[in-house]
Amino acid sequence: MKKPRLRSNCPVNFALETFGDTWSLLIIRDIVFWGKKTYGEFLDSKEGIASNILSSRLSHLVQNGVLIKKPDKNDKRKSIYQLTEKGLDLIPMLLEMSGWATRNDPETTSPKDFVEYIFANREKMFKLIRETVKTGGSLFVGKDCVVSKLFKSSP
Amino acid sequence: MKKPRLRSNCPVNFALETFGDTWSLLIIRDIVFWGKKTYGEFLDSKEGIASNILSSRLSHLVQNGVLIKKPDKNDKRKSIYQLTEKGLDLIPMLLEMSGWATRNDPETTSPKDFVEYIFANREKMFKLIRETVKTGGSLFVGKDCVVSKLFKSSP
DNA sequence: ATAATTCACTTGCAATTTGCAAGTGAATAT
DNA sequence: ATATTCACTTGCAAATTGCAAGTGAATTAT
Repeated sequence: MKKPRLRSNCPVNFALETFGDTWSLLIIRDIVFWGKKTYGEFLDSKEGIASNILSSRLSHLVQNGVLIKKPDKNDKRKSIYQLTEKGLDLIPMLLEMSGWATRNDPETTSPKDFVEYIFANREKMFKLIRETVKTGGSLFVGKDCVVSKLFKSSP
Repeated sequence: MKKPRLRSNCPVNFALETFGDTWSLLIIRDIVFWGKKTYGEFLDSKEGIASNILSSRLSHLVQNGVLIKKPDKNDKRKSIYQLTEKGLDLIPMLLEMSGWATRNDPETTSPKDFVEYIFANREKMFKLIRETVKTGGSLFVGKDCVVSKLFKSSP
């Protein structure tokens, strides 16, 4: 999916060359929204990415500094993929994209009220989401996910 | 570039199916940043899109309600492509993408200070950019472009 | 201890998509 | 009238994608 030559130094083009294929943003979505971390979890995505394509996209994202790959302490067969700072910086764009689609796709499965809540409290929420993902959490899944933090009452 | 079947109803996937190929966002960038409007102008982009691909991307964007195509009053050979409301709604995402790349691409040609100025005055600037593009202007080019409005002194 | 399973990939190949080069026909300029 | 411009289309080669079937190391089950 990547061109050997650099097409231009335009920022939009740089972004497209880094993650502008059909699958990379879905991988990043799986991390941010669903807390996925391993090859097998990404392979399971609803959209059905092929295993060879997943492999090539993951290594491209690692090579471009969006993801880091670390060995899993508990299972030596696995690796953990996480967003770098550069990758975490993509969250606002990913959320804008999701916001746009949530507003414009009549068939969306996206929780409209929650999305609008996020944008209504943009600064605070974006920060919370970034910190959550940075420490291994996600927007929707897991004990310490953003949704839990917001809506579950404190002990 | 579009798949016949819908891969999922996830908002990120919806966005990717609408404009997630290698060229669509460059077309939208050419409109927002550089005020391009016609087939020939898009064909001229620095990245060198092939004429058949441009043709297919333009019709896909029109079909998906991101662009409208109108006849040029002065030259019947030409058509004018413009962003619809749905297309104008993409500006925040495009700007986040540009911001990310401007901060992360060491070789960027993007004006860093101006980009940061935009984000420092986000609400006001996004509104100004949207209104400017909506009325046929652009960020950088043309008498009434955003840059002129900001930095040229009033008469 | 051995065997079966899981996991993260890789390989081979067919099908789709892309990209180049060369048209085409209508509208405008000379 | 003729040439040129404009927005495409067509034909084909090259690259990319996607499916199905491996592969080998690590883990689990027996």
